Amino acid sequence: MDKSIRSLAIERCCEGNTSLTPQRLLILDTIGQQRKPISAYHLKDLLHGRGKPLNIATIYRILDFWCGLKIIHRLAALNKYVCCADPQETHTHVINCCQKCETTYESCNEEMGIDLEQGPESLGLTFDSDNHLEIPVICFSCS
Amino acid sequence: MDKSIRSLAIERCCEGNTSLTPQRLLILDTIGQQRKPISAYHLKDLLHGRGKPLNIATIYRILDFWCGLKIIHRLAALNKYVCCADPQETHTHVINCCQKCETTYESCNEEMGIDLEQGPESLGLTFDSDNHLEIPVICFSCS
DNA sequence: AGGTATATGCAATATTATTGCATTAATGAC
DNA sequence: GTCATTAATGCAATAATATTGCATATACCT
Repeated sequence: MDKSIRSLAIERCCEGNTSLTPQRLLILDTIGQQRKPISAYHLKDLLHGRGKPLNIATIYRILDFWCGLKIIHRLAALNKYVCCADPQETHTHVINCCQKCETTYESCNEEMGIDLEQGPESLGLTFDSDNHLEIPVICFSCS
Repeated sequence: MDKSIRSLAIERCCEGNTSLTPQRLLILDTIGQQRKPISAYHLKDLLHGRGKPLNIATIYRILDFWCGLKIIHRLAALNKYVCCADPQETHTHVINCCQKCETTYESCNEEMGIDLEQGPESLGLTFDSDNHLEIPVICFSCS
């Protein structure tokens, strides 16, 4: 896994006065090794196979923990989890998810030229910047 | 429920040579009566309470059926279902979902000034137009 | 070291969704 | 109309995803 996300994870833990426990690091590293988003139960099986059997409740709690720190993302469309590609990005994280192979390509609204302020505003709504945006795409390999 | 969506639903059934059965209409009408997206099991309870006990497998099949015809939408972020606000819209359906009250406000990419072609394209991706877009918002009543 | 807060384990359970097969209803040919 | 075929629904079991309460263990602070 990218060294920077690991150190950033550590930083965020310190800032929040929360612990960077072995299990939390294990989950983070394991997700980081994946090439695609992974489900909580698949993660459980994977860890079990590696001799690190974590309880499913613990796994969900740790997934929530990293999601709260914006170190990983939970993809609603898949019920799966993936590392944030750029945790230091301050714009809205945009996760393009291939509908065929489930590979994700993360960017941000600004880079993608997507205006998330005006659109909702014209309807009397406010974009909720606590969240990321998921866009269904077909990737180059699959098209 | 809006009369137009009902008649459009009938049209789409005819076009696809599929049946507009009493149960399918019942589900459609019931979802149409809701002010917010509803879950499959909540729908089941609701119908049971009204003396129309449908089996959960049937409910899921019918939900899939209407989703396939783009008469209703399945919201990934909520695991709930809502009627399409404008089944005749040919652009990408955009569902703004309030993160506090779950009320949805449907529009389309064009009306909202959201370019879904160029952004993904700049990353070598293609927007998958079979899908809708879900945008997390805070609505006027909740902000 | 001891006390407090936090994290994890465990078991049970809730929620969401799917599958195979039996039965019933709709459709088309005659 | 009746029969044959196809499509839809019911039913039961089960899979997949997620949460909760409480007990135990670990981390952190003094």
